Amino acid sequence: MYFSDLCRKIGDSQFIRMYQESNKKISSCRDCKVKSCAAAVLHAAEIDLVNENSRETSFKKGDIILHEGSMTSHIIYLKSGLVKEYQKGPGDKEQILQIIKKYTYLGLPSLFGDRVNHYSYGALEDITVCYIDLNIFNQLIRQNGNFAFEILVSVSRDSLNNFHRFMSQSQKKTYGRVADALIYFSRIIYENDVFEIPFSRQELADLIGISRESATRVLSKFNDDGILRLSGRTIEIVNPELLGQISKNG
Amino acid sequence: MYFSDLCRKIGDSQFIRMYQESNKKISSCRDCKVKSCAAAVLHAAEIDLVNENSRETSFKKGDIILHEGSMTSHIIYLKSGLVKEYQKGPGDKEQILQIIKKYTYLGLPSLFGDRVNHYSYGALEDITVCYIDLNIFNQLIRQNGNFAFEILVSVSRDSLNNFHRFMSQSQKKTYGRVADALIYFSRIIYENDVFEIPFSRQELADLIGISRESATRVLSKFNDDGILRLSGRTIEIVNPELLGQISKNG
DNA sequence: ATTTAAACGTGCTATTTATCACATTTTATC
DNA sequence: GATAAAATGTGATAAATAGCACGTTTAAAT
Repeated sequence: MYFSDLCRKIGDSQFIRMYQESNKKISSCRDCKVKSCAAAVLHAAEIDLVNENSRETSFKKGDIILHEGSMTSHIIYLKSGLVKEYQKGPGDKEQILQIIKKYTYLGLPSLFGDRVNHYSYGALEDITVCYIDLNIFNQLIRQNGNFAFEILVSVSRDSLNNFHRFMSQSQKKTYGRVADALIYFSRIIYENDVFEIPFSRQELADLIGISRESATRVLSKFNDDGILRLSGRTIEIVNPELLGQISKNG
Repeated sequence: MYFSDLCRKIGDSQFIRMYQESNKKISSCRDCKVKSCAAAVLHAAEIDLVNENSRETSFKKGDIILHEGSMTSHIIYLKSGLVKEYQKGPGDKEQILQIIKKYTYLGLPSLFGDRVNHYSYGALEDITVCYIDLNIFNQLIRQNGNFAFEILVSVSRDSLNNFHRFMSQSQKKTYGRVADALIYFSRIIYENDVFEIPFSRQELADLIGISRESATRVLSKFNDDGILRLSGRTIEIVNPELLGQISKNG
C-alpha cells in the first residue's frame, strides 16, 4: 500500500490537503454539472471565488474521509457515491447515523458549531468530493442571503430526517426498524424497489442500532414471508405494502 | 373552563392568533430584555419591523403551544419557562424529543422545510413566548447575512444536541440513559446539582425512551446507592463523578 | 376538609433481543 | 486457482426490559 493510500485510509486530512494542492484543477466551478442547489443562487463573481478556493478529490471504497474529533478548514461537498456518517460508542461499537448520498454537504452542523467534526465519514463506494474553503463558505453565507437560506433549508431537512430516524429507533422494535431502513433505501437513496447495498450486514445493523445476528434473522424472515427477495447484498422489495404495515405497527 | 382556556389546551393556533391580535402590545422589541442572540445583529429599522409584526403571549402549565401536523404562519420564540417537544408514536406512545429552555426558537427546522410543524410543543410550566411573523423572519434572514448566520448556528447546535441524545439512546442501556438525562438537566437546563423537574416520571421515561416502571426503578437504585437524593420531583445529584462513570460505561 | 383522581413504587412474569459458539459461504490475496 | 480471511447464517442461552397487577402516596377539585 502506498503512503497516499494509507493517509486516505486513516482520514489524514493534513495529507489530503497537500494532495489537493498538488492536484491540478481540471475544470471550473462555472462548468460543474453537480454543484449544489444552494450554489444556484450565487452570482458569477461568487462562483469564481469558490472556484479559486476549492478542489476536487476522490476517495476509494473503504477510505475514511474525515475522522471524528478532527478540526476542519474546508467544507466537503459530496459529488458522487455513498458515504456513511458514524460515531464510535462505548466499547468501540460503531453507530452509523446516516447514509449520505450525492449532492450533499458533509457535516454542516459541525461547521457552524465549534468547527470540530463530531462524526466520522467513510466512503462506502468510490466517491468524488469537493473541498471548499470554510472561510469563503462562511463569507458567502453572510453576504448572500439567498445562499444562507438554501443552506438553512439543507440543514433543516437533515435535522428532520434524523429526528425521524431517532423516533424510529426509540419507538419501534427490531422488525419495524429494519422495515424503516429498507423503505428508506428504496425510496430515498435508490428510488427503486431493487437495490444493492454497498455495505455489510454488520453495517446495516450499526445503522439500525441492533445486533448483526438480529439483522440477519429479520431479513431472512422477511425473505421467507415473501416480503423481500434476498441475494447477498442485493435486495428486492416484493411487497412494499406489507413492509409499510410492519413499519407502521412498530 | 373558559373557551379561551380550551383553545390553549388543545393548541388551537387559529384562536391563539386572534387572541394575540386583541392583546395590546405593551412594550417594544427595542426594549425587550430577552431578545435572541440572533437579534443582536439586527439594525434598528429591522427591529422595528419585528416589533410591528410580533406579539407576546403567555401559556399556562399543561397548555399545548403547537400541535404536530399544524401549519405555521409565525415563528415562536420562548422567552421564559420550560417546554417539551414531542411526537406521538405507534399506540399513542409519547416520545419526548427534548426539553427546551428559554431563549430558544421553537421548531426552526420545520419552518425551513415544508412549514408543517413536525412536533408538538407543550408548556411544562407557565411560559411566555413571542410570535413573530414567518415572512418577516425569512425576509430578515435573506437581507441580513449575520442574522442568517446566527440562526444557522442555532439550528446546528440543536441538531448536534439531538444527535448526542440519539447516540445515548441507541448505544446505551437504561442506567446510562437515565444518567445522561440527569446530567443534562443539571448541566444544561438548571446549571445546578439540585433541581425540581416540572414533569412526571412518565414524562421522564418518555424522554429517555424507557418505561415508567424502569425509570422509577433506576432512580430508586441511584438513590439507594447514594448517587442521588430523591424527594418527589426534587433531585439532588450527590455523586456526579459516579453518575458520569455510569453514563460513560453505557 | 373531604373526596376523587392522578401519579408513584414494587414484585412478578413474559417478551424481546443480545451474546456466544460454530458451521458455511463469500470475498480477497498472492 | 489455492489459501487465507472476512462475512454470513443459525441454534441455544442469558440478560435486559417491558407489561401487568396492585397497594400507596400525592395532588387536584369542590
